[in-house]
Amino acid sequence: MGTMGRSESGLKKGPWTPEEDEKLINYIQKHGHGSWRALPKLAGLNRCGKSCRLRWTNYLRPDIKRGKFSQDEEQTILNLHSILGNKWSAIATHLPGRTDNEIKNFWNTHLKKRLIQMGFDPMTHRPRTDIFSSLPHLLALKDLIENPEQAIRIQNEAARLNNYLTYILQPPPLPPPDLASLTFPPPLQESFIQDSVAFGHMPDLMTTSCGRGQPDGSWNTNTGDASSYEGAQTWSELQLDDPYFHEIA
DNA sequence: AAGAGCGTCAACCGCAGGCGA
DNA sequence: ATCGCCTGCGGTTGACGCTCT
Repeated sequence: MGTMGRSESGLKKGPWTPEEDEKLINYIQKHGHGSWRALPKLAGLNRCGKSCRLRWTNYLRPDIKRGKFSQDEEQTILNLHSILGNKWSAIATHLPGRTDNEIKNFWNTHLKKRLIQMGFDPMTHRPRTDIFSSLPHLLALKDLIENPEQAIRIQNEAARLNNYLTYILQPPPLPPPDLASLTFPPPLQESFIQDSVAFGHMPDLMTTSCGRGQPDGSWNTNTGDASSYEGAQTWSELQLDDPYFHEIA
């Protein structure tokens, strides 16, 4: 198209320049944003009000926290997503300095992928049980079976998968939270968000995130003793962060 | 060295809801 | 009741940078 970043109305689109940012910041610092629709003209910007609002709320606002999400923040997002679903703005109200857009991006590019790798349905936060989602795991297992040198590993894996399947076939330790009794706002108690037993069925990224656990990337010390997995009730006990789960995903 | 493929994230689009006239 | 305006939200896109081959 020949509009080169301009809309039908001649307004600029696309990435913001430092000069535009400066104009927007200066204007809002002096006058507040007021009507977003009126702002661009008043601030001398050739943008639509919507673009200005987005730029301000997602990037220029002084209280924005930038940089990597902490483990606590990750866990909070995961917990809240399990009750709220894709209500990014609601989730953002519990993460000071984070925007809904940032959280949404972080979810889509990191957390969702990680849950899928771990065999969870990212929408329900429960283990996936459909055959197609298990196919990669099954194919990987077939590979292992065809390789006699890995017999011991297979034996261990069988025990792991047995536990995994046992878990899948069990009801969660606690029923899902009673959504009707949860009102938003007022905000949830932070301790509830991060520690509540209501999230007991969910993976704990504090203990299952990539690269944590065995610092040398080796198998868990339980490796080789299949019986040690018997009776595993929680995700952290199941060691779904084992390199193998990433390997076969 | 180069280009294909992939991941990330800022920004856009369309829609829904709130509100005043 | 309904119309139009405005804002906020969630899904999606596309540019850019990095990695892999």
